[in-house]
Amino acid sequence: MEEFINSIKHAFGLARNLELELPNMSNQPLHILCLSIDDVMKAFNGAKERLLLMMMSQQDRTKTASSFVPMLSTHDATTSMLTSYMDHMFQMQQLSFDHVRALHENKIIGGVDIQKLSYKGTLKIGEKGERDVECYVRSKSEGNVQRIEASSTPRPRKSRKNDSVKKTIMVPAPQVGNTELPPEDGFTWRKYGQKEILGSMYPRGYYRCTHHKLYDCKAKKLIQRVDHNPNIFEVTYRGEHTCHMSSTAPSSYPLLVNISKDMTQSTMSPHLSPSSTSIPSTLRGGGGVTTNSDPFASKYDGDYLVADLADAMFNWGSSNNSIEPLFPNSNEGKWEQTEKKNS
DNA sequence: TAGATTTGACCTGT
DNA sequence: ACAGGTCAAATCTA
Repeated sequence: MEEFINSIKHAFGLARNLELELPNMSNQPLHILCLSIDDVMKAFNGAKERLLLMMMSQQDRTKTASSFVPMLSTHDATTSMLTSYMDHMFQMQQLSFDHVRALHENKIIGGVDIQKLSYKGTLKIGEKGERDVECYVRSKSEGNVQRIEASSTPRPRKSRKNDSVKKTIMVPAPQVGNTELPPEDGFTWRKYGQKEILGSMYPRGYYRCTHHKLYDCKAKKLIQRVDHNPNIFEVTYRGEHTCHMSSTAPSSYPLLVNISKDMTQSTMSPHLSPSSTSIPSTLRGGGGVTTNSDPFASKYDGDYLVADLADAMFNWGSSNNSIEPLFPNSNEGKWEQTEKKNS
């Protein structure tokens, strides 16, 4: 284990050095950057190989020594957690490298907002797929309930079979600022649903690319807190972003480095919404947009990802191998579980 | 007013 | 039949 800790520390050290050099990268030859990236990736690969060897040796031991099972199962959980983090690290590195590449190819210097394009028009009943049910709506101006006869034509059916690439990563939640915010990844997403998932403590949020209408972008993502550690989000990506392929697209690459500048949207929890207490749930709509009073107070300021994960890993190495110390500074009191629906 | 979220109902795959 | 994914009206906020 000590060998692994040392190798992962070495890898994080290289990654930190690379991060520190990022502001100067646009002035340096590209092959220098490539070499640095190679070094970091080799270091992480080496650490991961050690981890895999540890996992394999643990599996061997479980076959022969049943008395070690309780200890090993805890260890396995921790080790698999660590593997998830390693995968996340690789992904974050790749995104950061994409950003550096963008700096070079597009001459973009950080601080560029991903432009939000607008589209007009709202959907009306019957405009897109009518339902074979009676619809009750409340008039916004008069406040009374109105019944609308809907057509018996069912909503057009489309196959939900999705063969697109699906990728799941673990992402740490912000530790300061608005911890209710889902993890940012540089793209702009619009929430289109939320579901309670059987056997899970936390609801799953469904997001699609903001530009899905304008550019027919198929990218979607699902976000859910991990049951045993609400400080971690499980993020599943589906489909690929096609919005950036358009010549009028808002951005070619997600801009991670200055991501905090884009964090103006936040989610309003149902229990915090004033309207949720005054309107019957059967008639309630919802929503709204709130703005951070200080968007720069977010934990996403600066390059928190590598640094914080490195700290978490170091603390893990010096702890009792339990999962909790991965985020020793987390403010767990800020987390609130969404109420379960009755249905 | 536009664009965002909320949330119950509907759709679809297993 | 059930669980999970999506739709869309209502509503909120800048």
